[in-house]
Amino acid sequence: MTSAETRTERRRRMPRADRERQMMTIAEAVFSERGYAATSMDEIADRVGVSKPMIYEYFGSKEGLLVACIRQVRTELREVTAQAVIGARSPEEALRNGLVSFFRFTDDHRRSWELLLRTETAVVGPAAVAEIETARQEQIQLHIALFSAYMPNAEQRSLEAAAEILVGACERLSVWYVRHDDVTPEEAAEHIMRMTWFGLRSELEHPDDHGA
Amino acid sequence: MTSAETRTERRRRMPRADRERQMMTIAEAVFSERGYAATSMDEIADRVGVSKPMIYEYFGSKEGLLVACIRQVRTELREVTAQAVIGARSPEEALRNGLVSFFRFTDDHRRSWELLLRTETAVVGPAAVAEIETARQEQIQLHIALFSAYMPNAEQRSLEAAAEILVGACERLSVWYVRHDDVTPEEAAEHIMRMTWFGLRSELEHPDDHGA
DNA sequence: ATAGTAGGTTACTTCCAGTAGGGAACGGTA
DNA sequence: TACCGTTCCCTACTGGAAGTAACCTACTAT
Repeated sequence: MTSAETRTERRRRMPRADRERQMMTIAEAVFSERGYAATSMDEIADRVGVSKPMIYEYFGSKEGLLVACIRQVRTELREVTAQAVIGARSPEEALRNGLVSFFRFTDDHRRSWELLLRTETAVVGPAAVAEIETARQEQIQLHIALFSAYMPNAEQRSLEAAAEILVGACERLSVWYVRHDDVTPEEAAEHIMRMTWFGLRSELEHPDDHGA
Repeated sequence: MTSAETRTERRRRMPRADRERQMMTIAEAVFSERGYAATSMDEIADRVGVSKPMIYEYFGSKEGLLVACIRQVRTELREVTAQAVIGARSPEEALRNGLVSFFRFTDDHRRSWELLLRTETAVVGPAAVAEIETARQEQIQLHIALFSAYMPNAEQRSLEAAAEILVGACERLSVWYVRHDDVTPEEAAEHIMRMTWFGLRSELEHPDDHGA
């Protein structure tokens, strides 16, 4: 088992597209488990079973790799939420459907979602920040489209502010949500609805006004 | 001007407390202008006019320096907002006062605030993340205390969720806010009030119900 | 004047992102 | 089958920045 070993253990060549997917999967896992800063490219290369320059060949830089991971999550999230709101019969229903699908998404893709949540802006450089900001903007645009369909008289600025608030609320509640295993996506969505749709005022005035 | 130079240009010794403040001030500026990751300790040392080991002597690590900066902002913010809500005569007033003071704070300490906003979690390591999370928790506790005073029958979990939502909303709206120079703190606070106090529903039903 | 301490420095080590400069397997063509 | 270009892949390096060891110097109190 001297030379046979090296020959049989030889790592297989792989088409670029496959290798890229594999790299992204592993990178996502390692980044979100150990943290971006604490992860070295050598480690990812090791786990992939390939040498470091390959990753640079395909993704250009460490940040490039991160951006690719984020972009994938972002795209999925956009499609899921956009799907969820179509066909709703009222603004309330549209909002609730969107929220439920959002929290379901964070459940189903917990690891990817944490990567996105935890990958904020200071350390990574402009590209990754921009990528996350794009994810938010996509959600914001979705909300604005939603709101303006039902509130055609509202000022543009108010719509923007409302959308930003909603996105911030979701982002933050999702952090709380992943810490509470016994909360369902529907319940999480309901918390947001109570606050942003019915308003805190209604809690004081008639604590059981809204459904469930 | 051979030896005279080195003698007269000699940098002054400074008591530790003063030097620490100076280092933090400069670090805060450099971090927030160039970004944490892109800033080298040598550069900060240069600007301070001191050698790198001094910073390590006082703050232990690059992250330690960052944490010190964040902690200061956090403390100020806590005091400002806590002050703002005392003496309010209704929950609505308390909430609005807190919000206005928050947005005023982001105006007055724009650079520090951006550092805190932009210093999220991926790259920096656990200590800095914890520090920022503490800042959020302080605001969350303040909100919970506020809510529970007026809504004694609500479930603890709902209070928590409401507080998280509010903090997320503020955090996100502050990003939007710093991009819009012509928005006042009062207007920003009002956007949050509309959403979280009156609720979106009220915008649809009677678009001009609430004040201004 | 002098010993002790607080404030300060130079010159290093280590670690990691990123790169130069190849090599080997595969597909097509003759 | 032998050739050739392309795609996939490697070893071995460079450079820069975090962090440290070891030493120095100005001030302070007695």
